Amino acid sequence: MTVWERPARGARGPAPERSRAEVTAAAVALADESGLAAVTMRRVAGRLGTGPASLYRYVSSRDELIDLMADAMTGEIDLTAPLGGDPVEDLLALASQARALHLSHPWLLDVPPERLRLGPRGLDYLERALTAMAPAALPGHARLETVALLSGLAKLFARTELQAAQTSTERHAAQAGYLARAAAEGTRPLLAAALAESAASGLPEDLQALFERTARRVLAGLLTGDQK
Amino acid sequence: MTVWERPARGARGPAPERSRAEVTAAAVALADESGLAAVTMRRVAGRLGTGPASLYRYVSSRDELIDLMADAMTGEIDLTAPLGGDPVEDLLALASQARALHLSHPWLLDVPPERLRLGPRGLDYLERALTAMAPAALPGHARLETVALLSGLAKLFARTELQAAQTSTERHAAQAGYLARAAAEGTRPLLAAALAESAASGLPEDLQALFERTARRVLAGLLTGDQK
DNA sequence: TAAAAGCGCGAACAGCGATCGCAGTATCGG
DNA sequence: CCGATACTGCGATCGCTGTTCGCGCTTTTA
Repeated sequence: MTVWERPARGARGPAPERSRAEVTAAAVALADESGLAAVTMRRVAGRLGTGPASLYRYVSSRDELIDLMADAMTGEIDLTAPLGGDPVEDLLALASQARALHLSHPWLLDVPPERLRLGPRGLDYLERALTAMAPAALPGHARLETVALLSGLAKLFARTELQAAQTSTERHAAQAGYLARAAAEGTRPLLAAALAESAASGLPEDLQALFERTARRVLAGLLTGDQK
Repeated sequence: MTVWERPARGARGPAPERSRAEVTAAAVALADESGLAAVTMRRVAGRLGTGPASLYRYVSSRDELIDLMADAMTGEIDLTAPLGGDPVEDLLALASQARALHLSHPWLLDVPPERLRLGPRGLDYLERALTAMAPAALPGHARLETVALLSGLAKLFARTELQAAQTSTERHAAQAGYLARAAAEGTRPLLAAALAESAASGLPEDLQALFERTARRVLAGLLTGDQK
């Protein structure tokens, strides 16, 4: 049984001293401060002033806690703004919010996407995307795939953006060094050229704008072509 | 210093009893059989008939071992076939291979893509993609982003395909049940419709074909439009 | 009012990645 | 040719992880 259907508390015993929301909030705070790896049962419990074992009254595993965290973040996306009617633009607005969400909570990128982990807020997000897509003539599965693709795109851009932004950790510096040395080696001339050109132009433009332009093109391609 | 530049063995002492390639092969075999989580230092060592501590002579951390594994798999991609000259088709051929690779080694999807982890074979792959893209008129950073996007697309399709294929684990069944119940609830009508339609049509078509069609459209959109 | 169920949580377990230090061995500098 | 040096294999061990068990207590049910 999933967290979403399991009742928050039993009918019999004393009232729980905390709530799932509180536990989730503590975990999210921890992740915002120190990354997803810092979200250990012990640390979350410590922040709540209790022992690790107590958390298992609220959550059946760490994975489930992460599900709660992710769904809580999805809930931060605004689904109330009126739709314009153009599927491309409406979907783009949604995807931009998703990208912004990942930028402000980078640990979301570390949540393994393995088996789909949709909670109620995730489903609302999905429904909203389907609503925006309603005017387009597409088979059902294509609609779902479009949403998945768009989410992937938002994550991808958020990831590259965060990579560029972060002042280099130990590891990152080593990797960059190797990349530079490998490019300068002579083989792989096109890679060297692309890196050089990329470095020369710096961060040439607004990344949000770049994301929007790319997403618009991708969406246009996906929504217009009925077949072929 | 990265694995790729660190010498495989010191100049002084006795010859190592194993090689990086052997260690990597053992780890890959383990991952193929039982998933990435089964790749623990102890288990890899066990398979090699040695102790966990010995592995650290070949690899400085588990993460590094995973880097080796991923790059070894990338090396399985054939980069020797002649290019046709059409960037879209040539890139598509490359991406199809990447997708197939993820299908035959599903644990690749569990490798966290966090900080870029390109080894020599990964760089060769990248160079090949840039070669295929050479005819297109694009700024350097756009070329790199296109490759990243294409890789993400291949992973995305591989993931959904594997999800559909796997006979439900405990967790997967629970999730599916919740999804069905949440859709049947009345709110979220479009989600219900999309799921129903999707279930009705089963797996309607060749997923490879679907991937190719989608990738072609995305690539066409990315490579042709110079600006706007 | 007795039974049943739920709660908080101290203690403990198995498994993990990684480190330390030592005995043995191959190479280098003189 | 011979220390000195640097490297290898690896048993023992550390600190940390997610998770379980069981007990005392509290609340609800019958």
